[in-house]
This record gives sequence, C-alpha cells and structure tokens, in this order.
Amino acid sequence: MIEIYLLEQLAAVAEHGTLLKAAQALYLSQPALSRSMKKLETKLGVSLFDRDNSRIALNKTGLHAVEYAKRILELDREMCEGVADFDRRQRTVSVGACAPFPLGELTPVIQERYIQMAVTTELADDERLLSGLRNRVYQLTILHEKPRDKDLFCQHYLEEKLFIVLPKDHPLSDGKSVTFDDLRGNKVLLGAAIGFWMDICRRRLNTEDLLIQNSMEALYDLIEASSLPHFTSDRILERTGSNSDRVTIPIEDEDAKTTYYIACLNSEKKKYGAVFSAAREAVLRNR
Amino acid sequence: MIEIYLLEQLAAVAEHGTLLKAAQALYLSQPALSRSMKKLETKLGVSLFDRDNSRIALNKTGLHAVEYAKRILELDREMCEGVADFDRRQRTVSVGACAPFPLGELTPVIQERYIQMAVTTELADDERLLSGLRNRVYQLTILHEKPRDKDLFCQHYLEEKLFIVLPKDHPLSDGKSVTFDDLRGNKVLLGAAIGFWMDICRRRLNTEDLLIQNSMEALYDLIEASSLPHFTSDRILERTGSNSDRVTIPIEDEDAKTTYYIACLNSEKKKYGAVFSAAREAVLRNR
DNA sequence: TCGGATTACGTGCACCGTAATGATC
DNA sequence: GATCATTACGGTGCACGTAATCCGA
Repeated sequence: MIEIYLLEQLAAVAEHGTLLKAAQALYLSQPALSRSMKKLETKLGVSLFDRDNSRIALNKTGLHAVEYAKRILELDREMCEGVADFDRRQRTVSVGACAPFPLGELTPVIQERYIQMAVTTELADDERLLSGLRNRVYQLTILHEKPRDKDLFCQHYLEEKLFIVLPKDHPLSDGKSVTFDDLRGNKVLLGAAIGFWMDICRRRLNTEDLLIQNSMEALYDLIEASSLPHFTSDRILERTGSNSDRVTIPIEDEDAKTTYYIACLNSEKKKYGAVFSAAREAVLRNR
Repeated sequence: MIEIYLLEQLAAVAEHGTLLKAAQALYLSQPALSRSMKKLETKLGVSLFDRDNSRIALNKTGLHAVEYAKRILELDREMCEGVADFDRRQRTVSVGACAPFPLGELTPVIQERYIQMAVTTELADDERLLSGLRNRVYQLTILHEKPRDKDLFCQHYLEEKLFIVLPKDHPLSDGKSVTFDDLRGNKVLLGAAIGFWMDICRRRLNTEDLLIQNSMEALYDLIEASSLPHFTSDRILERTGSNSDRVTIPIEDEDAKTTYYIACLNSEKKKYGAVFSAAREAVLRNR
C-alpha cells in the first residue's frame, strides 16, 4: 500500500517540475523528497523518473502514476469533507416552509425536542419543498397543500387567514370585509419573505402595486411612516394585537385562507415523531 | 489528509466488528488500533463509533467513512497494480501473427533490437489481430493480407508456399505438383498451431481427414511412425531440408501461396522503425 | 558559480507493543 | 471469569533535517 504522504509529494513534484521547488512548496528538504521518490519507486517496483544526475523528469510510467495519485488525493480530500458534512447533517434538522408564520411556530418546538440538534430553516416554493424532502435537503417541511405522494407522511398543522390593515380614512375601511378585487389598484406594502403568499398577491393584485421590502426593518418603518395598506393575519394579530390607529379587515377570498401541513419522508416518520406530537399538542392548546 | 494505514485499520474494524478481532487480523495490538481509531476521529473532527465503554460499534457517520475508506483503498490497490502493469507494457512488445513461420522469423529480430524489452507472441485470426492493434493488445502484427485501414502502417515482409510431403509409394507421389482437390480424401497430419493455414485446410479439404495434433511432439512422432501425408513449406524446407525417404511436392493452388505483411499503428511507426528496417534487410539478405 | 539531485549521518516523533486497568456480560 | 476497550509507559523504526558531495549549464 502506498501512503498518502508519498502521493502528495509525487503530485507536488509533478506540479512543480523539480524536487527543489516541490520541496519548498511542501515545506520539506530536497533530500527528504529525493528519498521519498526513491521509496515510491521501490514500493511500486518501477522507475518513475528519467534521472539525468542533475535533473529528474517524470517518465511515462511516472506520469501514469501521477494520474492515480491525483485521483486518490482527490478522494481523500473528498472523504475529509464528506464525512464532516455527513456528520453535520446527522445533527441538523433542516425545515423548509411555504410561509413564515408556521415556520416561526414550529422551530422552537423542534429546538426544544432535539436539544443537541442544529435547526436550519428556509422558505421555498412548493416544488422545491417536495424535491428537497426527497433529496434530504429538508427533513421536515411545512406545506399549504396535502401532498399526494405515498412516500410522504403528512399531518395537519394549523390555519391562517389574511387580513388587510388600512388607515381609518381609507375608502375601504368602512366594510366588514374586503376581497382582493376590492384592493386591486391600491398600493400595498409587503415583505419579500412571505413564502407562497407572494404568489397569491401576484395573482390577485397588480404587480406594480406591490411595494415589496426585502428588509423587515424597512417594511415596519414604512408602515409606521405612511398611510399605505399592508397585510397581516389572524395568527399575527393573536400575537401582536391590532393597531388602534388603523382598521384591520379580513379578506374574504378563499385563497386568503390556508391550512398548513407538516410533512416528512415516511421513512423518517419515527425519527421526527416527537415533533409531530408536539405540534399536535400545541395546536390543541391554542384552541 | 488521512493516511492509508488508518483507512486500512478502519476497514478492518468494519469488517471484523471488534477491535480485538480486527487487531488480530492486522497483526496489531488492540491498544494500537484503539489509538488509531481515536486518531482518525480527531483528524476527521467527528465521532465514528458509539462507545459503550466495553464495546464499540460504527455509527452512521462511521459507516459513511468506511465507504470512503474502501473506495480509497481500492484505488490505492489499483494504482499499485496499474502502475506496474503500465510499466511492464512499456517494456513489452506483443506480436500477434496469422501464422507461425513469419513469427518465428521476426521474434529474434525484435529481441535483438530491443534488448531490454520483453517480447510476447501469439497466433490469432485476422479479426483479432486488427482489433488487437487498436486496443494495444498487440504492438506489431504479421498479416497475410494488406489491411485497408489508414491508421495502420504496413510493410511487405516475405512469402511462403505450401508443400505436401508424401510417402514414396503414394499414388500422388509421381507428379510435379498437386492441388488441394487432388489431396481431398487423403488423411493429412497437421499441427493445431498453424494460424490461418488451418482455415485454408478446412476450406479445401474434408474436415474429417484433418488429423490435428495439439502437441508438436505428437505430430513429429506420428509423421515419423506413419506413412501419412503432412504439410511443409518452402521456408521450412530451406531450414530443415527435405526428407529423402519421402517425396515433397508443391501445392499449386493460389491459396497455398501467401505473402506476409508486418503492421503497426501509424502512431507507433517511429517507435518500431528499427524492426521494420531490420525485417527489410533480413528479406534482402535471404534472396 | 549556481541550481538541483544525491549521499551520509544524527535526531525526534509517531506508531507500536507490553502491562495494567476498567467495564460489561 | 471471559471478553473487549482504554490508559500508561517504554521502545523503535522511519521520515525528517543538516551538512557535504556531485554534476551540469
């Protein structure tokens, strides 16, 4: 068996052309390299260099050996990274969600159950969520539609309904409820990270009316500083309460209401059982 | 970088289940293995085993690492063999031929020119000879037809004519020459290793009349001990002379005469230039 | 004379073995 | 008590460095 350090040295010699330069690059003395290359030759039982008493050059066999060396070194590197990466993934729960609110609800539940685990969260569209589950990019996902796939385990989580927040003097502020069609033509402030709600807004309102803010800071500042409408939801209102300076009106369209589901691969159902039961309990407590 | 010896030890532990058994298999002490596995873990920065204070078992990350280890070890082994093999091929000329006589002529010529080279020879049919040239199974071939391929270099070598050797009292022994058709119905002794001549014999004579001998010893014994006809050629007669107890008659059919060609890949024409010129000289000397 | 490879010699570290200890069945 | 892993300690081989030599442009 040829040890890795010999292959590294061989690769360095191939790269730098002379023993001296290779030795410098490896922080090694020339004699050490010279001996290593000799050792390699005796171990392999072939000569790898044309020796000119004052200069060495890889011969054909040497070049062939270098190709092997590179492949082995590459694989060795890949192992170092790959194993660490695999280990990290073992200790990480990656949650993909279609919307921010249920993600914010679920994350602490997971953290609590899997103390030693790292939890990473991400918003993504439905397609990426489902493919991510299969690719093991996500271990858990929050969806707003029940997936049909037999290989996924899916549990009902919670509901969310959209509201619009208007200034008191807004023409629509009188009604008990509004529709997306009523809102059409009004500029609306909204955050960028709202998941699938963005699709709904894009479909039901005019694109040019959507004042999308990448930073939540900016969004809150603009809400505060302007009299522009913005969205909220029953779930958010439960948390923060409504602003008495404004009027908060439900949106009555069907697609302003959604049901969230938690899903994972059937094969990992047991592994995340604690999450599912904790989520179920949390929902019941909330009623 | 992870050294090979650590990977070998890891693979052994994976294979044998316990440190003790693995250590025995590796002719190593348990403590040495124990330390090595710890070293591996610190080098990779992950834990590879579930330690039960009295028993260790690979965890998921460990199993993952073992897969890498196996691949690297396999590649390392492949390198050891592959490089030696490559080197051997560099120093070997493999000659494929369609018939034994020109092969016997050419081989010493090559040996003489390439002292340090090993020469291996082989009889094969035309198809294998041509594909073998391209696959680098053969570096040189002796053919009895000029190949059409543009990527092959081909040089005229020598001619050979077939003769039949008959007992003096044989009905055909009077004539100046015979044809295959004349011979049809007569049993004939012949060796198995006669290359493409066997095809000719099969085509022009009855299969059941061909008394094929795998061993040349057996063939010569049978020729000596019987009065059965057998083949020879002008080339062989030049060497051995004719037997005065028998009658040696030329076969006049066109396919009892052949011309041999030496061929190699165009790309290797220079490499074997010495062979081609030596062959040309040998032919001229012979005239 | 300088760049570059090899030889000779001494050194330290890293890997190994033996012995002892710990832990589990 | 048997099996198996770990810790402690002492030994040794081997890969390294320094110094010296050799060779060719």
